[in-house]
Amino acid sequence: MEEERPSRRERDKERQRGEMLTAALELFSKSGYHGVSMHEIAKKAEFAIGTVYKFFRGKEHLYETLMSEIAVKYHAVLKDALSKEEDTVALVGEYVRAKAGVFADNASVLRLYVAEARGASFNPRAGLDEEIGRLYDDVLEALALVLEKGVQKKVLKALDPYYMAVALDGLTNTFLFSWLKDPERHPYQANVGMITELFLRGSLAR
Amino acid sequence: MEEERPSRRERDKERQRGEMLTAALELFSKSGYHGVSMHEIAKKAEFAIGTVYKFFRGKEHLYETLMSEIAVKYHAVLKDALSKEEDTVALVGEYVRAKAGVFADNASVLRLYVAEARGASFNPRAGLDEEIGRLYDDVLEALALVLEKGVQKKVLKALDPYYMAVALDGLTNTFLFSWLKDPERHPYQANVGMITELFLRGSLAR
Amino acid sequence: MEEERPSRRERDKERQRGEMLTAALELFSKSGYHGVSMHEIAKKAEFAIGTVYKFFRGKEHLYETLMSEIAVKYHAVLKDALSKEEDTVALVGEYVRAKAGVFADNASVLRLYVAEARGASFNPRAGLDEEIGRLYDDVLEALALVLEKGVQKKVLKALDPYYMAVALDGLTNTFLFSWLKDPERHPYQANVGMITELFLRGSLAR
Amino acid sequence: MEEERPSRRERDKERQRGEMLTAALELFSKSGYHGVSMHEIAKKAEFAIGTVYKFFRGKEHLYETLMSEIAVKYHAVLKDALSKEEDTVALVGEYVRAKAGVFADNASVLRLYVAEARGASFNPRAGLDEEIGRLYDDVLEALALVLEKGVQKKVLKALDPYYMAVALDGLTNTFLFSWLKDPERHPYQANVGMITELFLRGSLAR
DNA sequence: GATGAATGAGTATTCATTCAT
DNA sequence: CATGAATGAATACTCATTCAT
Repeated sequence: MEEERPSRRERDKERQRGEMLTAALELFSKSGYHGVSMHEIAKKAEFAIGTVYKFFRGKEHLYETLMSEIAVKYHAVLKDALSKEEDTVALVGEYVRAKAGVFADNASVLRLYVAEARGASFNPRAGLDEEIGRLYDDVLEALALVLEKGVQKKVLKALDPYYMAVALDGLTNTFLFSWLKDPERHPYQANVGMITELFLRGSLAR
Repeated sequence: MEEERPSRRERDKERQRGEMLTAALELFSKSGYHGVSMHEIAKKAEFAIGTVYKFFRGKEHLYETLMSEIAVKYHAVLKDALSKEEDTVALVGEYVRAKAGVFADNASVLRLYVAEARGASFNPRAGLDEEIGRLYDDVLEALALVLEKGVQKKVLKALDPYYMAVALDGLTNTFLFSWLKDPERHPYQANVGMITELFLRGSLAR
Repeated sequence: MEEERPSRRERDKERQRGEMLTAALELFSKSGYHGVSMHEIAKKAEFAIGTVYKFFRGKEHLYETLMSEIAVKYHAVLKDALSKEEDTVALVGEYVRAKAGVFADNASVLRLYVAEARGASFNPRAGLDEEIGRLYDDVLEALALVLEKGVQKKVLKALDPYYMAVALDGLTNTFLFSWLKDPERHPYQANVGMITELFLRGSLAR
Repeated sequence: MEEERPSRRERDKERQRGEMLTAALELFSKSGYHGVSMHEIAKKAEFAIGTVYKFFRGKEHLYETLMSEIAVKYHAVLKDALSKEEDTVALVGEYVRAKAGVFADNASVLRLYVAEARGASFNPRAGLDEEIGRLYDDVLEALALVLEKGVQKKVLKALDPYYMAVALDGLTNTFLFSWLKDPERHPYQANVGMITELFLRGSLAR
């Protein structure tokens, strides 16, 4: 009972913050960092401009917060997928499916996000790339570890596991973006199938 | 005589246009679309700002022109590589090497370019994506055609050639970006090797 | 008992008001009217911003109140000095010393204050000048009266006493500001000595 | 003939700059630094806001320029007055009259200026004070030099010439401000007379 | 009655674009 | 026909003030 009051305020604040981030996300993913003004964000979130500044130090901070939160969620999901107790091949499947799930859920965001992770960005602030880059690499390394075990178990070829991880990551990005861009031409099932098939077996007959 | 004068003027104009585009390219790839002002471009190109506007309708138009020209060059190189008279596996190698060449030559631009092609952009004008997308797809289809012949010749597995093309493209992008980002950690040879190895043979032992 | 409650509240209120004014004074004299925000004042005084607005109609009002109170104190001291029962020359000394005391005590404020009195200000509200001006003039007139008596007693020359008062006031301001600005170069004793010497005897040899 | 064209442009520019400074001066002296917006200045000067920024780096720079130019003019006049070949008493008269002239011409500015020189200011930028302070002191020292010669010639009492200069400066400021504030009550002649009378002869009868 | 979250008008500054010379 | 001076819309951010709790 006594506990509820502060909790309520906290929750209110959290909800407001969330509404702002949601509005910002929507606008940023449609028009990019420079294509959106703080007034637009405030208006879309239905707050006064000053209120937005109570929650975020500035446009940059708002943007960074957004990207950071997405990165954290994204990587939690993937790390989780990779930490299951399964054999190498199944784990690759888990990874691909988890990533597909993230893509499906966050479609609009991901362009923003991958752009950041890739550095193909207009960097509002350099530091951002780094943090996201670290998280991205962390998943890559977790993936590499999984693949390394596969190599040790002789399930996979004796290739550098980190490179294999990079390759798998690239393949999933490529296919999943294709899927998001044109779901008719690149249906989900076909994509996920292709990724694993190509990654694991390659293209060569034999 | 009569013919020369216009021709000379034409050539002068062309040269000026080129100087502007070169200046713009340099600036855009360093600072991104929004990080560069028309005045900076004019200054770097050593023209008056008004002159720049004689050649390009505006900043957007200048930017689009730039991206478009790059896309055209980029694809010419790749199409050329794919049109050689060689066997499938060698052509895959040609493609990968040609792309690596383009990456090496244009390092700074490519972030801009791939960002555009991928749509991870701040779209100054929607139309741009489309044109570049068409060119990009055109290469992909040429690549798919090469792979299809490989399938017919039973050199490659009976997988959808377009998907294989997408995969190969994704793999090259991924590895070549890694290489550009951190050439020490991801040396060229290792990358090119991995791309073909993984694409053709896959990761599975056996 | 009955009487005490309101009295207590009154006193509480008075204390709070004082704390606000003290905080405001400190901040204003350091950073000037525009360099201080109401939030800063509230924070320094350890009240909620709303509470400050219960006591003062707004920033202007708070500022005016502050200046007004200082002016009242300032003039009380000077009037007091001038009301002593001494001869003219001694009273001039009293005046100079009293003013020096005020300067020493309020150093930081006085820039604010004299700026106001002189009108060299950014007038948050015009009315302020007037009130302070009246108080200032009141002292000047009291001083003039003292000097007038000196004229009558033939201790002073037959010059307009009001002008002499203005002159004395100007001299004290000038010297005391010099002193405040650079106490090493313009030590107190030298200053006070110079003021009386120059005012009373002039510069001319003979 | 050939020389005129650039000269014309130069003059145009100079005129525009002057119009901006004039507008700014008028507004600043009425409402103070913080009471005036760049838009107001632009509007009053009948230029677009951007044009103002072509001439001045920003509000601060505009303000500083203004103050600096005034200070330079002001001091030129006074130094000039003090450099005449006359006897000490006449030079004191020159100084007072020159200063009165400056006050009369620049009435509106001087509040701003003296406020700056005195430090009773809201310092947009600290450096400003210093430059103006230096110029101010320079005049004071020139005046002190004049007075020192008077001392050597035994025309003046053996008091510290710098202090005498400070006193004379203070007296002129005081009286001339009084005059500006209320010319009826403090007519020019009476003021100028009082300054010299009091400064030179003092108040004491005999 | 105190609080401080929310408000939104106001400000300095930038920069794409135009057009008189 | 090139020029670059002039333009002014747009933008991030601040802060005095209000009012629901």
